[in-house]
Amino acid sequence: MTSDGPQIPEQTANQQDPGRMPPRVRIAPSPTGDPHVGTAYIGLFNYVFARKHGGTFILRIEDTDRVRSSLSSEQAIISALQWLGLTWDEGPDVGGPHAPYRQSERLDLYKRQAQVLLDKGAAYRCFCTKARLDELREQQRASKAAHYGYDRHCRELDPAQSQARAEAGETHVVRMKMPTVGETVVVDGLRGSIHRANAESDDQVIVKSDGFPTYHLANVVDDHDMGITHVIRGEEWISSTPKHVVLYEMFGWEPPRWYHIGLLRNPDKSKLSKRKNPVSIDYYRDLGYLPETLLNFLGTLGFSFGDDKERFSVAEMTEVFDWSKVSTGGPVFDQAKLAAFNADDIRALSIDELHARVMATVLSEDRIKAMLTVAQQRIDLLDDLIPYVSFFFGGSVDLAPVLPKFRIKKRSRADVTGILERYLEDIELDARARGFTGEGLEAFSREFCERHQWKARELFTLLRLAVTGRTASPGLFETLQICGKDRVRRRIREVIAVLRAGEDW
RNA sequence: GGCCCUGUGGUCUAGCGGUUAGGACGGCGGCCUCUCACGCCGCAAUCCCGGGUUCAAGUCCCGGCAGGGUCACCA
Repeated sequence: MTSDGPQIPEQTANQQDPGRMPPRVRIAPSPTGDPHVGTAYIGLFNYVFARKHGGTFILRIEDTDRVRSSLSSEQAIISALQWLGLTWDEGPDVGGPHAPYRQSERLDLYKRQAQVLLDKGAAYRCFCTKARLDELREQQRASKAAHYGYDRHCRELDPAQSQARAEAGETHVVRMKMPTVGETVVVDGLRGSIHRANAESDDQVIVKSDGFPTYHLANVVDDHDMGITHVIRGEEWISSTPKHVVLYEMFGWEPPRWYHIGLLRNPDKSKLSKRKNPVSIDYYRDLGYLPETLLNFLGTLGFSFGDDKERFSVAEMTEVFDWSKVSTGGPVFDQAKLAAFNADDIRALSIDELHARVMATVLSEDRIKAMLTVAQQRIDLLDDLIPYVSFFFGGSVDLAPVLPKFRIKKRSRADVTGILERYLEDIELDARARGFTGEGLEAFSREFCERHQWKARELFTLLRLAVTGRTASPGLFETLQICGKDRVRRRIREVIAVLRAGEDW
C-alpha cells in the first residue's frame, strides 16, 4: 500500500534531526462551512515546516461527515487557501501519487482496513442504539460518573454472531477495542511526552452505521497510506491522540511525529468561534486585509521570529523556522493588532501597487458592474455614483440615524433582536442562503418569514436598515449579494449588539 | 466531574539562575501640522499564588489556583 511511499526512519527523527527523508505533512480541513482562519493558522505551520525541509505539503479533504460536508465548502476552502498563497503539492485539485485526496472517494480503503482490525479482534461491531447511548450518557452525567465514555456493552459479543447479525442487515457501528490496562504515551514534538491511562479512553467508533469511517480511522489510515511523517494539528486533538497511537499499534504501523499547536482564542480566551470573532478567511479577504499580512499576523501567534522582529514574510519565516520558536499557549486573535499590521502594509505599498490591489478587490470590474446595475436607475449624475453605493464598502455602517426605525409596531425589542439572531444562524443552515446569491437569499428569506410568522415587510425593513444604514436602498437581496456574506453578517451582528444594549421600547 | 494541555503588562511575545524583565498592538501624553491621518518622541502597565533548591529564581522542583481542550455514529 505504501510501497511507493518513503519509509520513515522514525528512530532518528528527533528534534535535532527531522529525519533524513524530506517530511510529508498535510492539512485536513472538513468542508462543512466557511474556510476557517484556524485552518490557515495550522496550514501555515505545516506549509512552513514542509518548505523548510524540502518536504511535501498536502491538502486532504476530510468529508466523511456525509450530512454536513459540501462541495461548495470544499471549493471555498481551496480558493481561500489559494488566496493566502499556501500552495500545496498534492491535493484534490492537483492530484498526486496518493490520489484521491478526498476521503469520500477512499471508502474502499477504510472498509478494508476496518475489516483487518475486525479480523484481528482489535475492533468489534456494536449494535447499541442511539437511544441507549443517549441514556447512558445521561445517566453518567446525572450520577457524576468519573468516566463518561461508552460502556463497552458490545465488546464481548461473539464475532461470528456479530458478523451474522451484520450480514442480516442489522445496523451497527464498528468500535476499536481499546486496551483497558496500561498507558499510552504520545510523544509530542512541542510538549514532550504525554501519558494517558488506557482506561481513560473509551472504545471509539471507527466506522459509522452509514459505512463511512470516523475521523479517527480515516485520519490514521490516510496518514499512513500517504506517508505522512509529521502531524501538525490543533491542540484540540491531544485527548484523542492516544487512541490514534493505539490504532497505529493495532495496524502495526509506524506512527508519525505529533505536534499540537495551541488553539486560536476569542478575546475571552475560549476557543475561537464565529459567534465571538470573525473566523472566516473570506471575511478578511472581502473586507480588504492583505493575504500576506494575515499570514504574517498568524505567524506572530505562537511563533516568534527572534530579534524582536514581528513583521516578516512567509519566506522569511520559513528560513528561520524551528520548533523551539513555537510556543504552546493558545493565543488570542487580536483584531486590533491585525488591523494595525494591515494599515502598515498598506502604507508600505507604492501607489501603483496599492492601485492594483484595490482594483483587484473592492473595485473589481465585476463588483463595480454589479453596483452600476443597481445604481443606474437611481442616480441622475455620474458623480452621484460613489455616494450612492457607499454602503457597499467598509465594515460598519453608521446606525445612529436609523436606530429609531428598528422599532416595529407590535414587536418588542427582544422580538426584533431575536429574529435577527435567528436569521443570522439560519443562513448557515440553508444551502440556498449559504450561496449568498440574490435569488437564493430571497427564497430563503421569504420562507424564513413564514416559518417565524413575520411579515416580509417587517423583516426586510430590519435587514435593509441593518445592512445599509438607510431606509431606502436597491432591492434588498441584490444589495445583500453585492455587500457579500461577511459584510452582511458583521453588520447584522453589530445591530444585534446595539439593540441588545438598549432599553426596551 | 474525569483526563489532558497551558500560565511574563489588557493582548501577542522575548527571556532559558545574576537583566533597570526587551519588542509589538492597544491606552495615555506630547511633537509635527491649515484640519485629520501618517510620522516621530515619551509615559503608565507584567513574571498566577505558596512552599522549597540555591549566595541568587520569571527561569529548577513540589503543591495549589486559574484558563483552555476533550469526554459524539463532528472533524
